[in-house]
Amino acid sequence: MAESTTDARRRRRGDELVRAIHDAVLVELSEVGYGRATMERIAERAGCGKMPLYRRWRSRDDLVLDAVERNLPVLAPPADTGGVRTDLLSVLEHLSERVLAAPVGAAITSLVGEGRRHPAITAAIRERILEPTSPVPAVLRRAAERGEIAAEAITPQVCTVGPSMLMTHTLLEGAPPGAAERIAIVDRVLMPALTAGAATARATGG
Amino acid sequence: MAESTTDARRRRRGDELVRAIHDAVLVELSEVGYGRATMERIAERAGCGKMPLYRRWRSRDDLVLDAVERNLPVLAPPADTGGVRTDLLSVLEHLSERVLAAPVGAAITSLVGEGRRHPAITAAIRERILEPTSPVPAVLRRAAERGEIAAEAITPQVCTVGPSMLMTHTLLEGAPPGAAERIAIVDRVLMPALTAGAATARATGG
DNA sequence: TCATTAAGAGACTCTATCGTCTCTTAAAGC
DNA sequence: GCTTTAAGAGACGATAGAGTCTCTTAATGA
Repeated sequence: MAESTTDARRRRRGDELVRAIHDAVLVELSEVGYGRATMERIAERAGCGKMPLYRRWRSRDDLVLDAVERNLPVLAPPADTGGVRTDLLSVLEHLSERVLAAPVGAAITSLVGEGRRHPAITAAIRERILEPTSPVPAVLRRAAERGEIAAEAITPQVCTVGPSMLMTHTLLEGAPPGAAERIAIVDRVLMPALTAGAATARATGG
Repeated sequence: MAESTTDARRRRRGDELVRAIHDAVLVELSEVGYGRATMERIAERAGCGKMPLYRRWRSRDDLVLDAVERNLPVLAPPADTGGVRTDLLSVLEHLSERVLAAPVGAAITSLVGEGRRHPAITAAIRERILEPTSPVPAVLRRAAERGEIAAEAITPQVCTVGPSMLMTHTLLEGAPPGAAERIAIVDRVLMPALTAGAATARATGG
């Protein structure tokens, strides 16, 4: 592209350049998908040559994995809002608007179908968004300590169902769910599952 | 792969050839993903030249879409097992073992991240697996007619949560959930959501 | 200030795939 | 059996991207 103005020949290094490359990877992933992402376009998008890429990463896979991992936010347990319902809404809002709606979210939706070919990528998504280290079990444990729900109500299914529905909605509708949909998920699915412990035990047959 | 019968230079036409090509597309999708699928390899896998492909489909996208649509099973409402719980288990079993675990399921998981680039593909998946035309609302309506659940308990969230969890499990774990996991989904998530209508109404403030 | 490092740019060779085209000959229809 | 259609095979030039390499020079640090 045309070397535009005065500081057009500014030359970045180190972390600044790495961040620009990571950002370029996320954009490339969301625009053309994992399968079609190329080193050449990533370099062009980052405004650098191909050498800085090959110097730092052995392959496209390494680069993509690194870019996604560095951009996956670590989800700290959210502020205690005083009740499990509002805690859960807060978690789902954060996941929808700060993760899935962010550039890294578009990248994730492009990568999530590559599981069988690139287990490391989906492992990172799984461990950092859906696994027990996620914020959902954290707010549920807090609620159990308060006596708001029964500790036995905290099952893997209840922990994953929220993020799962956000992910599916994002994949199939093209965007994460809005506030109304998140409220419906909490009130019609999560809260019943958390408060129907006794009935569930009966249905399961003990 | 050597064609089955003695005559290796057997030459297929029409529907038989189309089916072989469609099958090759599904295998190609599951092995290299949508972005990397090529006409050349599809032709090779189908054991034919490239001309039959270009003669029938304008582009790779047309071919892929056609192959997926023709292989997406139409999900008829399952046999009435007499109770909503077993009906739901039957539906989830069918989705897991006849759809997601089949070749078309591997193709679907490879395509589901292409939503923003190829809306027609995810639209087909959405409409034929997750939408209200799916078997879940059918068994729920049947249960409501029997008086087993309240009609108001049939919400979009309750209808989609089952398939959503199957899909997420398949994407992140590499295979659809087994029987134990499906039972847990029904007993810990679906049944509570269906039987906690009154509590839900209170929580929603409606 | 000066030496060292590595960025920006892009040339280069290879390979994969594209979409078109041709040739021969099975398969299907009359 | 003869004609028509299209399948199997693969050649073809064009293009895109891979990964390596070179050249110049901006940024950095002693």
